[in-house]
Amino acid sequence: MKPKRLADFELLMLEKSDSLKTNQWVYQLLRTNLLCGKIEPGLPLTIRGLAEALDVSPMPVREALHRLACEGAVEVKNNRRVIVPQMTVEKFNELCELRILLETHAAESASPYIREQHITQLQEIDARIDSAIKKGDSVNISLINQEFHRTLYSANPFQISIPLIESVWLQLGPFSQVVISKLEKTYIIDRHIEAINALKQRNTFALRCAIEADIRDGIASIKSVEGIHGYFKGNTLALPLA
Amino acid sequence: MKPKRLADFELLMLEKSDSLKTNQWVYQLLRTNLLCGKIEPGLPLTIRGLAEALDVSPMPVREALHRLACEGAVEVKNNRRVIVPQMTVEKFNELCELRILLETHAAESASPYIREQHITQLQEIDARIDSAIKKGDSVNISLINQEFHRTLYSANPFQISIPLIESVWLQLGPFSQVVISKLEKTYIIDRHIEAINALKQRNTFALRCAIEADIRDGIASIKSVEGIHGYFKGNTLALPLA
DNA sequence: CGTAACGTTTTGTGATCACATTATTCTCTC
DNA sequence: GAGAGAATAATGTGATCACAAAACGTTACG
Repeated sequence: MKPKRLADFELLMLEKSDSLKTNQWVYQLLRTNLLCGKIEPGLPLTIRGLAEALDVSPMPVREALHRLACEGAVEVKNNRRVIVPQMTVEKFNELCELRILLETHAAESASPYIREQHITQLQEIDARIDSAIKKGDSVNISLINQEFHRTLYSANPFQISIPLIESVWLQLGPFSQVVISKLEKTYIIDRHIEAINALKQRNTFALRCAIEADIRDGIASIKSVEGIHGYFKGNTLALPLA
Repeated sequence: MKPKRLADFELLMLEKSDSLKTNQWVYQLLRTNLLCGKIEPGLPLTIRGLAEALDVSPMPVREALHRLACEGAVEVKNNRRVIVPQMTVEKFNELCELRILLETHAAESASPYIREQHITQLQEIDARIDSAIKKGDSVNISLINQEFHRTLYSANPFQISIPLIESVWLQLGPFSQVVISKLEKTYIIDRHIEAINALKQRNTFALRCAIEADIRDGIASIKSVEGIHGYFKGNTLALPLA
């Protein structure tokens, strides 16, 4: 089997608004594609290759890749080759624990700052998630779900942990999306409603529980995928058979 | 009072070994100086200014600054000016909570991987800390203390949280060092010994407690500094009176 | 004397080039 | 035919230049 190249993948494009600097546009684009699993784990990324694919000079790509490396979204090997890291069982479990640790804390610390407007905003986002679920659009489910969590935690104007949480998401994203996309149908208990109710009642403990349950549900979905072991590194079925 | 400029500060230099790429050297140098409080919060950093001061081209400085920004060590304002962020009371408390949250978790997850060799290594580091304390060398106390924690957590070969923890350190560092340097003498309970004993006994709970106590001691030291409020942002005494 | 408007300087970003290092391909030898 | 070695191509890094935006200082006006 020939090794896949960058050219074999079609990236989903974001339109570049004029207010956005080129490097930020490239960063957002790569980030989104990674989170959606559009760029497979193990795929080597080159500055010039991406620059050509995106029709920009190598410089903004260089910066975007460095930033993604800093966030753990891509891995710089000793050969200074950049690849999308592959997942191991241990890394996966550790990342899941960190998600729960950081996000329950973030939810709790945001709780006192929640106003009525936040709640309506969260309800609106949750409605969009339901809509995406109906369409079976797993990419948007994931992206809007992140928006829900980010909005909740950001209610605390002094929230420091969001960059840390996003880093964990970036490390889990590519693997999760590749695996989730194999899932025929996913039955979802709406933990977001539980979280919103907890917010309405200002019940911080119930909020923690809802967030933790939401995250654990997601993990359970991933682990329920047939042949999940084959997607971890070090297995003979490390990559989908294509 | 004239605003301080970069030129008014003398950076502590690291010798540049040949194996080290220039950008990594610049990064390490700036990072160390930030952690030591050599670069004051509020100070604006410019690419060209640093490049001249370090006698390198602007390019490696650009990359190093971007990486530091990504880690939260410096802040990129809307004007795309880069400054060392100033501390607020809320940020400080949040960062302290994150330290405890992340580091107790990291210690616990490293615990099962601890071998005899790790313990002797930690003891050796602790001895160096004691030596630095005797000399009253607050910069090295801080740096070697970080080495102790990093070594402990790294015992877990699948440790993911170290970059997250280092990011928190980088955000606490400049402020803490500036404040700590005002402290005449610091009385330290050696929590590291407690941690090492807990490791020997494979007592994970005791380890958590020792690490948490160690961190809380550090926080208490900072809060014990006379006139601590003056060092937070938004106060009339935001910067030392020089 | 204070404030707004103008012109100058500084700064970050993006592009292009040069170079050292690493991959890849080709070729020669056994 | 297979493996080692050399030649070629590709890649990341660092340097320099051009440009637009922002900051700064000066000047003119109220």
